[in-house]
Parts: sequence; C-alpha cells; structure tokens
Amino acid sequence: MFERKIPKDLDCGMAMIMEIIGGKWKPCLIRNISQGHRRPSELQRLNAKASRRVLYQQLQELEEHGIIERIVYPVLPPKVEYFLTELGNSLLPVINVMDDWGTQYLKNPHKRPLLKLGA
Amino acid sequence: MFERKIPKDLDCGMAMIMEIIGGKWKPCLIRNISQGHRRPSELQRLNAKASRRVLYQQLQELEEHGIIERIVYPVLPPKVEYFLTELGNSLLPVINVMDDWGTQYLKNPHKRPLLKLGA
DNA sequence: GGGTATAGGGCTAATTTTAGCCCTATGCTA
DNA sequence: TAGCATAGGGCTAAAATTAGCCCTATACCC
Repeated sequence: MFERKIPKDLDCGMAMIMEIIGGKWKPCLIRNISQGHRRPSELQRLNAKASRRVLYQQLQELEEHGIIERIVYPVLPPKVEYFLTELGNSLLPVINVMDDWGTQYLKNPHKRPLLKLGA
Repeated sequence: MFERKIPKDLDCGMAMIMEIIGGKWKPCLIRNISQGHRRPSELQRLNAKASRRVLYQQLQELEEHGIIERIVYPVLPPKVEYFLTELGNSLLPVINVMDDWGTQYLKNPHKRPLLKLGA
C-alpha cells in the first residue's frame, strides 16, 4: 500500500479529527451521504472534480474510522450503499460549525488580507 | 516559491476553513498563542517535533489569513510576538468543538474499528 | 575568540497525498 | 456484437506538504 515513514501521533483530539475529516474530499462525502446520496456512482457525479480512485480511497478510510457503513447488495450489476453511522452523525454538527465559520470568512473579504490562491 | 498546478477552489466554507487550519501544526500554533505563548522561540519549544522552518511557514500563512498578528519589536536581539486577531479568536470555539469531538473519539476505542497508524 | 540566544530567508530533499491510467466481472440495451 | 453501467483493485506518476540543512545579523557571557 504505502509505508509510512513518519509515524502519526494522534495525541490530541485535534489531530484525531483531522485524521478523520482531513482528506480533500472527506467532508464533502460525509455531507453528501448525510443528504441521502448513498451510492458510489452518485458520489462520483457530485464530486466530478475528484478522481474516482481517490473517492473510493477516502470512502474506505471513512469506513475504517467508523464514520460510514458500507452495505453491499448481492445483485448484478453490483449495488452498494453508504450510510452514516451513529458516530458519523455525531460529526455533522462539528462539520457545520466549521462550514459556518468558513462561510462567514468568505463573506468578509475585508478581514481577509491576502489570499494567495495560486494558479 | 512554489507554483501550484491544480488551483484551489475555496468554493465552500469547509474548504475555506480547511485551507486556514489544515496545516499540520496550525491548530497547535493557534492554541499555543491563545494560551499566551507568543514568541517564536516559545512556539518552537512547545512543538519540538516540528521543524523550525515549517513552524515559521505556517505562522506566516496564519498571518496572511488574518488569524494572527505579528508584532516586531525593534530591539536586539530581535523580539517578535504573535497575537490572535479578533478573527483568530473567533476560531477558538470552532477548534474546541473539533478537539472535543476528537477527544471523545479517542476515548471510545470500541467505536474505532481499525486504525492503521502506520510505523 | 567561541559559545549562547534572538528571528528568519533560500534552497533542496523526503514524505505524504491525490490523480490517472489500466484491469476485473456481469447484465442490460441498441 | 458493441457500448453502457455497476463497483472496485493494482500500479505509477504528479502534486503538495513537510522537513532539514545552509545562510544572515547583533549582543550578551566566559
């Protein structure tokens, strides 16, 4: 897979939650799923800018962290659905607080001295 | 400096706040400063595992985003202090919510199926 | 003079994260 | 038969982040 050289130390809560929601697409995925978009293909469509590969990887990690649950229906063509676990649901308020703050920030350019967004 | 190939799109609040606090040491720095540790050398001591270089970089970014303010005292040897801006202060509750959630997660291993921490 | 400490920039390398292609398999429709 | 959709793994490359060294300058102490 990939051999990590520098060990992660999830010493504080902050590091822990960053480990969980820190991926580039994870917050989006959590949101999408919470809004009823459960199937992988749907999530791909909603996050068209993300490579399919990465979405699956991040979904896997969310699953490993116990944030989402993956249900496989034994049908053909395959059908899979993701659901937020109870733990995942408990994350929603946190994400909302973060998003609210970020949205406020975006609305107040005067408080935003210089943003080098590159490219 | 570094030429970004893939443009960042800070389309939603979530992306925005991640841009601001997403650095490896940024939440720590914000906390440290909020707790009265203002001088660069102090921050280095508190985050001994981080390279000095990276700390400075992240401090710069926090400053550019308007989260902290840098005061230079014209003395020798040089003296610099960082302070949270009003905006930076408004970030503290958000960070606390995140940290609380993460701390809870750390306390409940049964809700934590498999953690591949590597190394 | 040689050591400390102060605060940082320049530059490159190591590490980690994302992205992009290939491949599997089945059943449907045109 | 060809093409689409379904859901993913394998592998490698690109991009981004973080780390690690070098350097500057001044004033103190021994």
